[in-house]
Formats: sequence, C-alpha cells, structure tokens
Amino acid sequence: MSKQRNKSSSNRAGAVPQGQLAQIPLLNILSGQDRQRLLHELTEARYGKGEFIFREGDPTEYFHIVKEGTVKCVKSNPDGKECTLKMLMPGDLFCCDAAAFDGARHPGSAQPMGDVSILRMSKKAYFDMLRRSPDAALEVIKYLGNRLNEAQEKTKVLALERADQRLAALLVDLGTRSGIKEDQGIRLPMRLTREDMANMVGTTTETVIRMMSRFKQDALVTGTANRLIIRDIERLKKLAST
Amino acid sequence: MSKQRNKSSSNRAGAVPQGQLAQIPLLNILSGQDRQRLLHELTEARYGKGEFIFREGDPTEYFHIVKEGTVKCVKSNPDGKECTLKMLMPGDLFCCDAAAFDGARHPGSAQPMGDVSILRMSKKAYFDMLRRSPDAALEVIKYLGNRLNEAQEKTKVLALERADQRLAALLVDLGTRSGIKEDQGIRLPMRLTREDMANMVGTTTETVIRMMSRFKQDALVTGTANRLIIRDIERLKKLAST
DNA sequence: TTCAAAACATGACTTGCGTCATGTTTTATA
DNA sequence: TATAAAACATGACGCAAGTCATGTTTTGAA
Repeated sequence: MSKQRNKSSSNRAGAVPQGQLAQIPLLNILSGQDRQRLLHELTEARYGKGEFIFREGDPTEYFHIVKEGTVKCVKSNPDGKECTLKMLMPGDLFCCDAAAFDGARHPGSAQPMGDVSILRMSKKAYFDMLRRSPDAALEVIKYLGNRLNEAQEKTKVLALERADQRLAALLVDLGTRSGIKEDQGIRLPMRLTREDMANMVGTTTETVIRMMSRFKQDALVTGTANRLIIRDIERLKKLAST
Repeated sequence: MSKQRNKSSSNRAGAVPQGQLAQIPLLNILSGQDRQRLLHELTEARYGKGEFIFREGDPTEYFHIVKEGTVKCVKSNPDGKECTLKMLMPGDLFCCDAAAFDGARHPGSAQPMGDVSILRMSKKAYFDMLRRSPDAALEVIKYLGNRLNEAQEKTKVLALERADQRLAALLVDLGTRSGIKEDQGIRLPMRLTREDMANMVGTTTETVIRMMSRFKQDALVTGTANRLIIRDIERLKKLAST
C-alpha cells in the first residue's frame, strides 16, 4: 500500500528495432511473411518505477509482451489492501486473456519493478494473428495453460501452508526462475522490499520482516531490497514443502 | 480429507448420442465437416460419487468437457490436506491446458460431485481440432483466459479477506452461477457438505460449521449438504465485499 | 553531503482461526 | 426400519499472525 506517483509522461512508444527479440517464444514460432507482419504490428513502450502500464478497471486496448525488466500484476480489495498475483519476466505475455475479448476491463493493474520495456500490439492485430496462425494460437493456449497451473498452485499454497512456508516458496521460485548465481549465493535481479514480498505471499510487511530476520539468523538469506541473496536454497525448499 | 472409495468399475465409455449437446459452446462454434469430425472423436464416460476421473500425478491422456453434473478440481499438499480449486459445470473444459502438452502429468485430481457425464477426446484429436479450426482455438483461448481471471480473483480473496467473507463469496458465486430459484430462496443443485466448503475457501470444517451456524441465525442461509438454500444473497454479497 | 522518506526492525498486545474433544443429528444402505 | 457412518454442532484452549507503536537504518534525490 505504498503511495504511487504517476508520471506517465516518460514512456514513449515507437517502432521495434529488429533483432534482439530472440528470447521471446511467441515471436520465434512464426516465420516468413507471418513473422514480418507480426513485427510490423508491434510497438515498444518503456516504463519506469512508480508508473502504471495499466490500472485495474482501465479498458483493454493492447496485447502485451515483456521484453526487458520485471512487471508485477496487482489486484486490490475495497479497503485498499494489495495482492501481487504474478511477476512477469521477459517473454511473458499479458492481456492475452479474456479481458482482451469483448469490451471488458482490466481485472488488475500492471506495474513495472524498475525500468521495463514492453512490446505491444492492438487487440485487432492480435486476433488476426491468432486466426491466421494455428502455431501462434497453440503457443498462446500453452502459455495460458501454464499460467493457469501456476495460479492454481499458488492458490493451493496460500490455502494450505503457513506464512513462513509461503515466503520460503516464494524465495525458491524467484531464485530458480530469475536468480543470478554469485559466490555468496543466488542474487535476485530485481529490487524487492519486504512489503513486495508480503503482497506476494498474502501476509503483512511486519510478518515478512520478522520471518526474513529469522531466515537471516538461520543463514538462509541475506540482504535487503536492493540486494537480496539466497544463501541456502535447498533448506528453503525443505521448509516450503514440510 | 474424507476417505474415498475407488470403484472405477461403474464408468462406461461409449459413442456420444447425437443431439442434446446444445449447451456446450465449444461444440457450437464448429459447423459442417469440422463439427462432424469432432463429434466422431468424442466419447462419453460416466462417473459416480467416490470415483476419480483422474488423480494428481496421472499421465494426461484426454481432453475433457463436462456434459452433466458437477466435477471438482482438487490439489493436496504433502501432509494430505486438500484444497478444492474449482467446481466445473456443464460446458466447462478441463485439461485443455499445458498439462496436456508434452509428457506432463495432471497437476491435480478431478472428482465428480455425484453422478456426472464427461465427454472426452484423445490429445491428438484435440490438437488436430485446434490446428484445423481457428474458431475452436480462439474459443479455448477465451475459456482459458476466463479461468485464469477466475483463479486470480480467487487468489486475491484468499490473500486479503477473512474466512467468513470468503465463505460468503463462495455462496454468492455458487448461487449465481448454478443456483435454482425457489420460493424460500436460491437452492444449490449439488450436494455440498461443510467440509467441501472448507476445502473451497481455505479453512477448516469446524470454522465453516460455526460460520454457517451464524449465517443461519442471521437468516442468510438454511439447510445442510443435501439441500442448501441461500435466503439473502444480497446481504451475503455485502458481507463478502466489505 | 545533507536530509527527508522509505525501508527495516522489534516489542506488546489482540484476535481470528486452528486443534482437539465430545456429543447430537442426519443420511445412506443393508 | 435398523444402525453404522457421515455430517453437523459446540465448547475450551492455544498459537500464528495481525495490529499498533516506536525506533533505527538505509536509500535516493537535492
């Protein structure tokens, strides 16, 4: 529940420079003319800390792909408490879902964690692509299926595990998905405060602070938001699934 | 965590009788030859209480559609506690997701709530359909998108709301999605014990019993598993979103 | 380098809900 | 319709985690 500036001025959309799109599965599926057409429809937009890519309730205009950086998907309840549903990494798709169909609105917000670069295309171009290319449609189905499984796994953990186990599971997940190996352990590449973590595991900031203190004592982790290091991922795994 | 029999003998698969498939969107999308081919690939299977349609960890062989009855999707954690992720109703698809891709296994179990009828087709036939028909693929994308949104809404509620609010939200959801209007209120069409509800809202049976007792005192609901009636859905809605 | 704002930390107290125990009512099936 | 098994109910108690309060450290921008 931190205050959010909204300087939406700094982001600029423009044509996508060719090349260096190698790590995005959906784009590699297509070839020849289909690929060219797709690239032609994509534009790039950049966002910085404190901005919103879109807000809960906004009309859905684009289909998005994360190119660089990390984006968090957030929902909040009537009394302003927030819950972070997912950290999107490069290659991740968003708004490929039903919100993009009919005249629906975004069911949640998307906020960058630091500087990010987003590729996007109009809904119309997106649907055209899906209609024209079964490969692209299958890729999206596969992607959505994985997201659904992830979401359900998260539901299970939230429903059945204690807060310390959920926090351990989060650290393991982030560590394995995006951690950078260093000599002291695995470093998380994005800034991540205790409050961020609390929103991700469905608990309060104070509780996360206490638990991280304990984890630090037990030599499982070290550091704070700007430099968070996982020192013993194996023991965290055990803690998560006990 | 109730004991489960496993008399898998009673279910029989066979050709699907034509007609009376009107209420299944995916089937109505197709026409002519595509539709005929699809119907030819579908078989029907029936299951009863206490059976499993499939279990967590089983290999994925089929794509499924609920034809009649209600199916629950369940996951459990290492110490045997269960969590119900979703109640599937007629027209719902399952295993359209990534589990069906590559050699993955089912991430959760599917159990009938009473007698159900399931349509299913082989993974191969399913993929063939998606490749051949962009309409079918788009329908599946739309369906998966909706499921993902639902799952994330559920995550939010689980993370941010109290147990009584989550229970109220469940009753509202089931009531509006599948309730039958009667003179005393809205009746839920499936047998639903306090334990079932507890597994759906991430709490214990005792807690649900207590809360349902309170709800009954407050004239919000009445009845037990076999005949559960929502008497004041508006006040339940208010309670859920406060 | 300064200095205000975030972020982190820790204690005290409260509470929602889990756990365990025991009893009653309802439901299925022989 | 008998009767065992589910399902429902209620109380007592404990604890994980929320809340509030106060203080320290770190961070980032001027």
